Amino acid sequence: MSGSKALGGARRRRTRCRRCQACMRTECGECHFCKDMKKFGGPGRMKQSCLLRQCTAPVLPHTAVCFSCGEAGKEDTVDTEEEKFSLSLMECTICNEIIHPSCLKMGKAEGIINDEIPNCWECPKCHKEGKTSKDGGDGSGKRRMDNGEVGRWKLTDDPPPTKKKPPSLEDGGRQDGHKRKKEKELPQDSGPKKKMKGAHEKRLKKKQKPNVSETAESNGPNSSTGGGQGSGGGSNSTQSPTSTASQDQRSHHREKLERFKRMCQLLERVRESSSSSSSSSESDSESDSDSNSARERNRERDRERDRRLAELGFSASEDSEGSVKEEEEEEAVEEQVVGDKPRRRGEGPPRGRKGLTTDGNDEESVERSRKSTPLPPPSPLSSTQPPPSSGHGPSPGSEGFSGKRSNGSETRNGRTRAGVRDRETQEKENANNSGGSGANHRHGTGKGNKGNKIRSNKQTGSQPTSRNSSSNSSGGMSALAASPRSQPSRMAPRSQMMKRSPPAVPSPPRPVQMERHLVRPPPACPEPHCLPLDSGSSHVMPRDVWLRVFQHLSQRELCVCMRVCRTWSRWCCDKRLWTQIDLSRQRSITPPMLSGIIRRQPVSLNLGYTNISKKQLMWLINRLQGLLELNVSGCPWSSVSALCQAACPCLRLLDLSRVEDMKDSHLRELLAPPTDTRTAHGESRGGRFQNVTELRLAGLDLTDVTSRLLVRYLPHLTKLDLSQCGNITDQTIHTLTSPMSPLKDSLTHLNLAGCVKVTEQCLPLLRRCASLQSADLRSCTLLTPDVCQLLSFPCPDDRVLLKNS
DNA sequence: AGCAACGTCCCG
DNA sequence: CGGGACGTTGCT
Repeated sequence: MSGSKALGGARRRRTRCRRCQACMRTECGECHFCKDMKKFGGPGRMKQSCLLRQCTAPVLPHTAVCFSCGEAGKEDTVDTEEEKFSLSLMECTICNEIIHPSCLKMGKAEGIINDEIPNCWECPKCHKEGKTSKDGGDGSGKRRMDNGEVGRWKLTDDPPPTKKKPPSLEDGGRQDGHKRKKEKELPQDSGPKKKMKGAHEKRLKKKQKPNVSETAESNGPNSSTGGGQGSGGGSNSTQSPTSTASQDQRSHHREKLERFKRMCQLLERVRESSSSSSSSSESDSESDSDSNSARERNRERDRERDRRLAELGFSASEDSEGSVKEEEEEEAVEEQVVGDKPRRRGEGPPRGRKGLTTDGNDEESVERSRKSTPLPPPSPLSSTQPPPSSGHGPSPGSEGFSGKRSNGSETRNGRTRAGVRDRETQEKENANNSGGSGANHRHGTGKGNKGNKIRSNKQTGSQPTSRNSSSNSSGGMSALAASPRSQPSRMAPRSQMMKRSPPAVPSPPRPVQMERHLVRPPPACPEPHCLPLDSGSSHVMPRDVWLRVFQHLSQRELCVCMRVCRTWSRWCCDKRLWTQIDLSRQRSITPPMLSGIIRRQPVSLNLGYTNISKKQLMWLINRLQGLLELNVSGCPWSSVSALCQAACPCLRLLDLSRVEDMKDSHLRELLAPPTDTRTAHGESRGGRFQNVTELRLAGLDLTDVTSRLLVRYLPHLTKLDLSQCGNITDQTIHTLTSPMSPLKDSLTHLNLAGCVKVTEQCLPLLRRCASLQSADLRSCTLLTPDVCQLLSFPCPDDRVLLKNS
């Protein structure tokens, strides 16, 4: 900081780019840092970004201005790379000065650009004065290898475990790493990486980057690490013997660089970005991919995957895993496309689905994009790519698109890459949706669509119900990729039921995890009507025919089909194929499942005997405004109570059978109209479920009080199941069939089976029900068979009286 | 646009 | 751990 202060005074901290894969993610909620966050229930003391969201290409803040002319970066105003470079702000890793290369008197050519971090270089001045970064050079070699791992991850990862990953890194240096802080003093051995606190660090701050540059002799090529040192382990420490404070610092910076680098390698590819004399980052990084790094990468990838799976909650379930993986892969592909510019495409190989062709990619992006609300028109970028998608594809589509929110800020950020800008522009357009990258909570909160929840995207894709095995089968499909187009998105608006809590307030019960989950609404563009084949022609069977075929498949089978290709995936998502979704008895309801449900907008949803949480249910219900049937039987009241704050105007059937711990008071809470503003969703007068015609309360510990609630709040009830409600007496029947009860005319089916307190007295009462067609009185021990016989209804033929046995 | 309040998280 | 820079949103 000193450095910066010296310059401009204010500290110039870098901020996340919001475009890299990491930035586009949502907090995992599980890492050390997430757990510390207040929104995840932590104390908020660590104030660190989620491990999965650590930006790989931090950019200068929007407020950064040229030290010389005081203006911001202006690369946007020109077209050529050369000019862009001259007008963009560059931060020197040595003196920290931020300046327009064009504002330098000395030739900017002298500067050594660091490709790995946007707008970062060793300014000509410093370079000339011999302050080469390399000083740290040595450091360079040292760098990361020590852990052999990725710096960044490592660093962060460590914490969780405890403090560090002790063993590995240090060996050479010795481990004090963990305590790094304490000994700020000891320059010498302090672990290369972390510590540095040693004195002067400040000025050095960023220097490290140098490694990249050729300056760093050894490392030059692969800065990363080490290659040189070889394997890793702790090499650096070794060299550090002499290390002085400065060196430490350096190493620190270097470390940072390393982090970025690795991240780049792993998550994205390093951007080639322009210019730069020095190194070619990309090549470099790639190059280094010697076996070591390659291995590392793989490892990372695997880890990442595991992490994600875990997040998604899939890890546990058997087959689901496959699907998730696939999703991930897709995501990866998309991200590449999105996130960075085209360049990547070529290489993408490792991760994405193999088969994808360019089209495939596009499509992917499209797919992704659909999630966000109605997308704006294509847009600039799109030109090349398939229309719809491309437009947003990039940004929005990607999960992160959330990131783009804001204001002009983007402009600046984008500077590094031209292409990006367009994207950003779009993003802005889409801004609505974007909640903002997870940065602010607010977004998080309710607005479904908006929120951006990155991770959700991926999940979205996955289908809820399904849990099929095959993992990435996809391969071939890619060929099929078609131009997507799809249907309207509907969910946007809803969702907010959870109002955003007033800022300062201790935030009421805001959904924590789920709220951050972004669900891609159904594609905004029409679905393809035909199935493109590799040959370029279309399959003879058009969509309608395929849909007819799909209608004969089970949901599980549909899930399998969804893996076939993009087109099928979309077709199989047709709401008509998913009018009913049954997740009953699923061990756990995972975010991907929820997303999948939302995307399919079922008319009937069975969540019976699941462990769905209150937040999940609330989140879900508020995004299923068209739901007609809901089954939450066997779920705990603590979860079902979410319905007390929900609005289900269309709901016709509600199954609350055997809801754990549910009592009369709960039912009142559920049926009564919202009394306070918070829940008021419009339906105040008639009760929250006033349009429900079928209610199942089987097996609940309800009393006759319930009947009054039903009469009062469910005037249109036609089918009522009170079976196994041991405390129900004739009083209930009396209430339901009283002259004042609207139910006496509406009820057509009444189930009192197992209501052991019901007596023969109820029979005449039942006769008061003008429309009653059947009454199930089986297992009503106080009733005798003959009594049942006596019961007669106006239209005997239709009536059925079951009496038991 | 400018400001205040608040959330995020870089950087010491 | 936490100061405080930076970003976003809601108001005016």
